[in-house]
Amino acid sequence: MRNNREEQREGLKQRLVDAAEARIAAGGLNGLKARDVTADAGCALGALYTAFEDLDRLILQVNSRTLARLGAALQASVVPGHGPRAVMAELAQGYVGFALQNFRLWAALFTHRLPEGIEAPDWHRDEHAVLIAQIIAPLSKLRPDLAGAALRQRALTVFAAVHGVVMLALTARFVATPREQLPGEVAALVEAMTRGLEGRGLEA
Amino acid sequence: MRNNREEQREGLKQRLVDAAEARIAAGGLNGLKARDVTADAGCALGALYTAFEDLDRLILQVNSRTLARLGAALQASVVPGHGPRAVMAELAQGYVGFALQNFRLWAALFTHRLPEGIEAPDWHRDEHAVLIAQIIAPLSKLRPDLAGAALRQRALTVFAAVHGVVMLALTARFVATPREQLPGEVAALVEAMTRGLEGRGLEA
DNA sequence: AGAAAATAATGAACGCCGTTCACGAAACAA
DNA sequence: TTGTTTCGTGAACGGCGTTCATTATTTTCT
Repeated sequence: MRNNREEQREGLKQRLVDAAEARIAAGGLNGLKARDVTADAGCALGALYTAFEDLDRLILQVNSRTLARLGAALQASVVPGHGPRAVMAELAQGYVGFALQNFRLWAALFTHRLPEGIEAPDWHRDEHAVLIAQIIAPLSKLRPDLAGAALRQRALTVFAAVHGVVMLALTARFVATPREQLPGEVAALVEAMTRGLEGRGLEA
Repeated sequence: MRNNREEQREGLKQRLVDAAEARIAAGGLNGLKARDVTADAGCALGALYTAFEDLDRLILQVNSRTLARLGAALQASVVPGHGPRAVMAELAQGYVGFALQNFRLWAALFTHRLPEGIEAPDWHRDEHAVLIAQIIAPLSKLRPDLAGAALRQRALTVFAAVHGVVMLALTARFVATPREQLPGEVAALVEAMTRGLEGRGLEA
């Protein structure tokens, strides 16, 4: 016997995630169709629903991959030995670069919505930690008064601010920041934010 | 003759926008169905397509209304005579308040996407100016070196930063800011940003 | 006013899409 | 091998946005 069931099953899942990733990268989340991915993966339409609960769960797998790559990109963007404000700036630019170079997959992270009332599984929720993990250390240096949950919360706010600028620039239907100005605007925001954070507490 | 064509037509459009607005407010953008709105508006399914080009154009009308209300809410949130940093804080809190109290309609402003390649009409694009209109004056006081397009661009970045924090808190599927902490986090962000902006240039 | 022309409302039908399901094939257990 | 269980198949289902031949209504013309 050459193939046990487990291997076949994993192989199919793999091909489906590969195909879905390629489809999203090429045509965005809205361009992802069950009939297309299954055709690309070389299986019947119904096979998708033996491998995953539904199309949303397949997208979750793609987003999982993207988050892992994003985490690696952020890690690679910080220069060891630099001060907290420099690290913040590097992380922000790393984020901008990733979003620009992986636009549709990155956008899928934030535009995908599960049906109302259905929550993402815990293992996937936890993967989003990479978005703020690298921010915590430099932020802690800028704001030594923060720790634990409060520090993590503020790191999320810092991320959200940068993310908002990138998101609006790349997906807005109205007056948007031109792409070539995006790195500069993000830099200005991070500079202002970190400068404001740094000064805080000195005179109070 | 009691009804000319124009009046009938406007009446129908009005009822359709009303119905769509109510549906979105109740069930979100994804809960908006052509058959539901037309039933609510008391017309046949096909009538929607005599009044509007398609469902997207109807949503545009709803978003147009929401933007007008948002603009009014922002205007009402600034206290005359306050300094630039206070005004910025008031605008941000006004934005948070509007988003919380009009959650689904506010979310529709940013989650609605036209089919790939199709752009929103200019009149609707221009309506988004209310998002940054009030920011320009206080920002200009904090950064007298900025003017014209550069000033408007930076105002957009400031808005986007605040918006990002609100958006992620209210719509994220992962670790999100609890609603009761949202005003505080936004306040902290604005304080840091404005502090950083204010200090800028003094030592350079 | 009445007839003809223009326009709008109707709702059944179309095509697309996610999902399901009865069936046949394949892999395991004996 | 034979029986059993599990999986892959693709036609069919139900819901959706949109279209279109038809009907009803309003305007225009005489």
